[in-house]
Amino acid sequence: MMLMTKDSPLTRKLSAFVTLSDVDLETLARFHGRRRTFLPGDELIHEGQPNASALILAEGWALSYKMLPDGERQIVDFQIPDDFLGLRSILFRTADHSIEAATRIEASEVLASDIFDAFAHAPRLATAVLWAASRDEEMVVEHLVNIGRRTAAERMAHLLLELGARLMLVGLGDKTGFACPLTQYHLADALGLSAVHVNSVLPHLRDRGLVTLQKGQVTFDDMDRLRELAGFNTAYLDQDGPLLR
Amino acid sequence: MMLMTKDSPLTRKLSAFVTLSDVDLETLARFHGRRRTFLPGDELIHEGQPNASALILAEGWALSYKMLPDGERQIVDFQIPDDFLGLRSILFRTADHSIEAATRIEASEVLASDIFDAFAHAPRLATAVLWAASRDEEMVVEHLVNIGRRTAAERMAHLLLELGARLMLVGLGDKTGFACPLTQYHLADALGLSAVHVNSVLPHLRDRGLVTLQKGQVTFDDMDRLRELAGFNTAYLDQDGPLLR
DNA sequence: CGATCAGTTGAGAATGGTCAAATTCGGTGG
DNA sequence: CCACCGAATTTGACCATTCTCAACTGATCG
Repeated sequence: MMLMTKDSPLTRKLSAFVTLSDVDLETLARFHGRRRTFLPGDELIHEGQPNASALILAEGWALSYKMLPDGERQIVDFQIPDDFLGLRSILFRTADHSIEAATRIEASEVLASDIFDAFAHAPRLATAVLWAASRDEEMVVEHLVNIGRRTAAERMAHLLLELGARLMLVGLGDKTGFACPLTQYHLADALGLSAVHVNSVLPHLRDRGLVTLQKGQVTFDDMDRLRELAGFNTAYLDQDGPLLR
Repeated sequence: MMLMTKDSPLTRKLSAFVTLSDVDLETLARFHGRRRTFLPGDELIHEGQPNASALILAEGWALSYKMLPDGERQIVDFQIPDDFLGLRSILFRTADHSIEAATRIEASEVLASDIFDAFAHAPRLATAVLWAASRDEEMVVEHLVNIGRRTAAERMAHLLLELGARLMLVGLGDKTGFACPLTQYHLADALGLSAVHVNSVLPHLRDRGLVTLQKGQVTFDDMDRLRELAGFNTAYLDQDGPLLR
């Protein structure tokens, strides 16, 4: 157990959306965030699990997914440091999806009671949380568009660009690329493709001089053309600073 | 302009998630919900539009979608009576998607200021709104899984079952079927298919004795087998009554 | 030094797309 | 009531993207 400070991951996350008052910050500071560690492949949250708690990722990558009866998996989103994860699983009685560690993970727990408590005492926090949730939803929507209406190469380009943009926001990547711990199976399950086809699309993108993915490193060889291919627009990721002052 | 009563659509919507106190109800009652009418094809909200307001659908069907640069459209979700629509467009500076009327629509407007105001004075309302948003997100997630990992026939079966289940909750359908104003183009754009293929999949489902869609009427001929085909699980739609008492 | 996992590659098959044309249906105006 | 218009649906031929299956390579790890 450790006491969160004003610089806790949760505070940083929510400050991006709303300017928090001192009361807000004090309420946040009272949250007790138990620090937890997970290993690659560990399940942080299991679909159907009752009373799951939420987490804020401090280090590592996770993936949220759903399984189908026939054993197929659809990855809904990847989580990177500073991401809020499992919010829906505390709002619903049981978790509606699973979350698994892709790498070793450090995360701090956020109890459901803390969230509800914050709502009662610090309304701006409520707005901020709603905001964070809405931004997550927007990312799922963009993912839906990606899978529904783009070709394999375009989907891949879009996913890599999105991950790059998100990682840049938290200082884990730059215009040239980022370290990527995902396997081609992860990419396939996220993009609604087979692993075999992912493997044929990646060399294709590399040969065209657009992106390279090897040895866990994504390199943007020509981001402009890659964006054009993917129809990538960052608008849905822009944080633009707090809206409520 | 009309004053909302305790039986307003918004009140009914939020009561499903949280037991509202008298203060909550009074706050809601102070909302001024301007009643608006739209005709088929009208845009209720346009992607990029600043300061859009939210709406609660009282009558008719709408569809939220995104356009791609090449003119393709991906429908993200359909909205039916009692659905909250455009919540994200009031939280973000500009709307991140468009919403169009599929039929003639009656809706009451919800101003952004009303929402934020409610958060400050009635914390339970904030929780309820967060809840409603999360349930919407869960539907988008299920849609993503549908498109990412199911065949055309399975997708169609799943979509029709979901619409049926949602319409049943608001008394607009029963186990035998429902009235459906959507065209095959709508279905195609929602399912990530071509209209031609939609047209080949529908007779297939009918011939197998599962569902029939004609003349704007969906008839479930064998819901059990249809559910099995679609891998349809209602869990994500269950409201289960208010969680916070 | 097997064993396992990630990545590659190739052949053949299938699902679903595109293009183009015909047909049905619901109005609408004469 | 009927002719006509546009929209929605239906059909067929052909094509492309992506899948499945299967085998093989290479790295990593106990």
